[in-house]
Amino acid sequence: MTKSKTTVTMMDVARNAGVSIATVSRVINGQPGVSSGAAERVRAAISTLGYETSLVASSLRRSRKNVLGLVAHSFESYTAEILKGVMDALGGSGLDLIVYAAGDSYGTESHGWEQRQVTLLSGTLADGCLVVAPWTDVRNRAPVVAIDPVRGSRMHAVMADNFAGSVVAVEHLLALGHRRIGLIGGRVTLAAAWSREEGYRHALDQAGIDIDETLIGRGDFHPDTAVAPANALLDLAEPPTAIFAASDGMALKVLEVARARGLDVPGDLSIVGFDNIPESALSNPPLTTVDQSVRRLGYEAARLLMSLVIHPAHDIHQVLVPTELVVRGSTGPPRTS
Amino acid sequence: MTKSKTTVTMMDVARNAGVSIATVSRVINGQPGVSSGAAERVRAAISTLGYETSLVASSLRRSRKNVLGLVAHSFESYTAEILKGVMDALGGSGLDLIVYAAGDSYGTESHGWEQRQVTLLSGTLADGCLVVAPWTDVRNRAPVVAIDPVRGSRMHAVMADNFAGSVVAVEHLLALGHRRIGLIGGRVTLAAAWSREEGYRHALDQAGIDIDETLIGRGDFHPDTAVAPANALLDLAEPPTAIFAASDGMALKVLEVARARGLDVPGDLSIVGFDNIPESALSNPPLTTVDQSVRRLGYEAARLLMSLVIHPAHDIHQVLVPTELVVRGSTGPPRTS
DNA sequence: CTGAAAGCGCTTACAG
DNA sequence: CTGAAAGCGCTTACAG
Repeated sequence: MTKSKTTVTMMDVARNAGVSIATVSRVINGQPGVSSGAAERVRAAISTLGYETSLVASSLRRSRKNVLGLVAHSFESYTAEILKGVMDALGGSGLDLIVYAAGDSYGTESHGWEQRQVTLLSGTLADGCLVVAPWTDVRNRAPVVAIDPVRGSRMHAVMADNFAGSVVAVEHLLALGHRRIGLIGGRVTLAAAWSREEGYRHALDQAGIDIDETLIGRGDFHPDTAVAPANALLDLAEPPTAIFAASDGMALKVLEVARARGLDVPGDLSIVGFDNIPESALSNPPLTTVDQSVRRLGYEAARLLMSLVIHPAHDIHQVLVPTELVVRGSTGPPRTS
Repeated sequence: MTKSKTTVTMMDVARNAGVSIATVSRVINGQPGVSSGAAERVRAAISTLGYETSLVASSLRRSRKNVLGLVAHSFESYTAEILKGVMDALGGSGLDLIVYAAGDSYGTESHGWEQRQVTLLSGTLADGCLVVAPWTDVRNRAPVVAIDPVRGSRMHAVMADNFAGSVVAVEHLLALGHRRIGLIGGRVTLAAAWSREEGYRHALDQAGIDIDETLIGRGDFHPDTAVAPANALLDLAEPPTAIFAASDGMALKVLEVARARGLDVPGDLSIVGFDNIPESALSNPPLTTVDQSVRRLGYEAARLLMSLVIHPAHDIHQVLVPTELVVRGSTGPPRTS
C-alpha cells in the first residue's frame, strides 16, 4: 500500500499475481492458453484486490461488446413495459442492456435527438440499439431496431399488427348489430394511428357500409384530446351507436364524456379502445379493447436486434406482433329503435 | 474517401479542419484558447463529417463524466416511478443518466450483484450511482445513494418516512373508534417494513392500547403473501375491526379476502394500505392508504447524489421523504356492538 | 492561440 | 504457455 492509487487496475492484479497484464486479460475473458497455476494466482489476486474490470476500457478496445443499447424519450408506462419485455429477451443471453437518458428535457423533442443518442451508444458502448417510438428514422453503422416506427419507416422495426386489431374491433361492433360506428383516431404521422384508421375503414368497407366522414374524429392518443371529438360525435343529429377510439386513454375519456351526458354504456353507446392498458379492466363498465402486448413488443424487438447483431442484414426486417380483441362490458347490441 | 474507416474520429475532423486534435477537443468541450477562425473550421468539419464524440473514449480520460448511473433489479412499476423522478431531477442539469441492466436473470438475486453493477458504472462511466432497493449495503469510491436501503444501512440513502406514515394511519383508525387493529407487516429485513411496524406499535402504545401479538401477521409486501395472514386474523375468535397492511398490494388482497368472506368494507372491516399505488384509487371501495411518492423518492435521491458528486461527504446523508394519509372509502367507524 | 506527446485501462496480434 | 508492445479515441498538462 505504498502507492495510493484511485483504482485497482489490471496492472495491479498482474503485479500481485506475478504475471503480465496479457495473462490477466486472458483469464478474465476465459481465453485458452493459460496454465492452471497462473490462472489460479490471477483469480486469487483479483479477489484479494477486489478488482473489477473497466467497462469503458474494454469497450474501447473490443469490437463486440455484448451490450445492447436502448433510447427512449421518457420512462412513462409504455417505455417501462417495453423495458420489461427487453429484459425478458436478454435473460440468460449473456447480453446486457444499457439505457442512456439525456438529462436535458427539451433536447428530447428535437429532431436529431434519437440519432445523437443512438450514435453515442452504438459507436462505443453497444453492439446495436433499440429506439422507442422515434420521431424519425435513425441510421447507424451498428444495427438499430425501432419499436413503433414512423409511418413509412424504412428501418428494422417491430410494431403491433394495428390494422388487424382494428378490423377485429370494428367487426365485433358490426356483429353486435352496430351500423353507425364513430372513430376517434390518433396522430396520423404515426404508423400505428394510420393503420388503426385503415383497419376501421377496411372493416366497414367489407361490410358494405359507406364511410361517413362526419363520424371520424381525431385526437393524438392522449386522453384529453378525445373530449372534443367525442362531444362532436355525440352532438350529431344522428349520433353513432358505437365509438371506436384508437387508444384506451382516449376510450376511457369517451366513457367519461358519455356518462357526463347521461348516456348508458353500453345501452346507449358501445365503446371500444385499443392497447389494453391496466386501467381498462378497472373502469366501469370495464372496457372492451384490443390487446397489444407492449411487453411483447419489447421482447420481439430485442430478439430481432440480437439476431441482427450476429447476422447483419441489408434488407429491412419489420415484424408485426399479433393483437387480440378483449371483449368486456363496454360493448353490447345497439338499442333497437 | 481513400481510406475506408469504420468510424469518424477526432483525427478525421482535425485533418479536415487543418488543425490538431487538441484543438478539436477544445472546441468540442467549449474550452477557451481557440481562435474563432479555427473554431469555425472545426465546427464545419464536424458537421460535414457527421462526427460524434466517443462517450467511451472521453470517459476513459476524463475524471468528471457528467453522467449518473442507476442500478435496479427490475423495471417493474416501482422502479419505473423512480426513473421518472430521477429524470425530473436531471432535467436541465447537464447531467445524463445511464442505466445498466444485466441480462442474466439469476445473477440479480445474488448478493454481490449490486456491488458489481455499481463498480461497473462508477469506476468508468458515471460520477456516482443510485441503487434501488439493494439487498445489502454497497460501497464505492464514487458516491452511491440507495433508495429504500436495508435496515440499519450506513449508506447515503433516501427513503419514505415510513414510521410517521404508519403512525398517522393507525391514529386515523383509532380516531374512528377502532381498538382491535390488525397488522400485516412486510419482510422485516427491509428498513421500510420495519419502520412501518414500529409506527403501528408506537401509535397503539401512545393510545394506551396493549399490543396483542396475535393481531400481527406478516407477508413480504407481495399481494399473495397477505392472503394467509388475513384469513388467520379474520378467523380469530375476536377478529380485528380494522386491518393495516404494510403495502397497498397486500391491502387490496385483504379487501378481496374480506369480500370473499362476505364482509362489508368498511362496515365490518376497515382496511388501510401503504404506498398509494394507482390501483388503490380504483378499488371498490377505494382504499385509504398512506401516500409515499415513489417518484419523489427518485427525485430526492438524484438531487442528493448530484450534491455528493460536487461535494463529497464523509458523513452519511439519509433523507426521509414525508408521507401523507389519503383517506378514501375503505375506512369507517367500527360497528357499534 | 496551437500542437506534440503522454496516458486513461484494456485487448490482441506477434514473437518467443 | 507467456509477455512486450501497439493502439482503441480521447483529454490535458507542457512547451512553444
